[in-house]
Amino acid sequence: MIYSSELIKGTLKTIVLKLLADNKKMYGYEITQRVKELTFDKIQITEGALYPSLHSLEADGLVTTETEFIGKRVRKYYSLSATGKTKTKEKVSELADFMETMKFLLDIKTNTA
Amino acid sequence: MIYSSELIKGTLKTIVLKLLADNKKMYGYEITQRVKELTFDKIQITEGALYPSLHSLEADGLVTTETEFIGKRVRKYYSLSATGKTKTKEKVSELADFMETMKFLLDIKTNTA
DNA sequence: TCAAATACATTGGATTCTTATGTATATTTG
DNA sequence: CAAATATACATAAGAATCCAATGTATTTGA
Repeated sequence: MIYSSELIKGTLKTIVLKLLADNKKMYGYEITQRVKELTFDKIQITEGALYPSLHSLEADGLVTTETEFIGKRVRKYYSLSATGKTKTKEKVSELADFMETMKFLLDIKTNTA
Repeated sequence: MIYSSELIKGTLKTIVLKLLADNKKMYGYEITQRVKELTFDKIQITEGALYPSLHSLEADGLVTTETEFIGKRVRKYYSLSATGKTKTKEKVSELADFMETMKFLLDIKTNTA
């Protein structure tokens, strides 16, 4: 089962930011694979969604980039800026709050972690 | 605090369907007020978002409508069709699953209900 | 060797929401 | 009683965000 794509909307950037917060630096392809793996294939980030999203995070100054060459192939690493770290905490806690509200609204019982 | 609008995207129809499942029949304005009240003003559904959404649910055969007159004013009630009831269960459980996945992904601990 | 995987990126189109506007009736308050 | 606010529907233009498709190129593994 793969979630219908509407659900991803609005959470993609938060997912990416959180991953970067946990991993210091990651490159695009790595992010897609990590998410796929962590969610047991239920969330599959497409490249058409990810790259524009990363570029927009960079344009907003939330992430910085450094390019590396692996053989002849380019690899572009993304890291959180100071602003990005603050923003990540904000977005993660907003999403947590939103999920609590939705749980109440839909009367969903979540499992205890 | 009001959630940033990206978060609502993709969940609006599920919210509406769930409310209709619990309340048999509701009209548009009532839905906006109920959601506002249930979420302590944190989710405010705009009319520009709600009405097109309701119309699309009707076009897809998930809801049926009946018009009533309260004095001279029109009131349009929405109810779930049989298909709508099935679809509601699917969407609510998909959203519940998605929220579990997001909780894991973001390492968010939700409170026990 | 040749398919699959790795790795970047962009473009066109669909969907979905916001903001603004429009119309009209009903109720509350100064 | 006039004016503001609330009730109640609706649409249209524009922004944002994502998907599918496409493109380029290198590397790995069967």
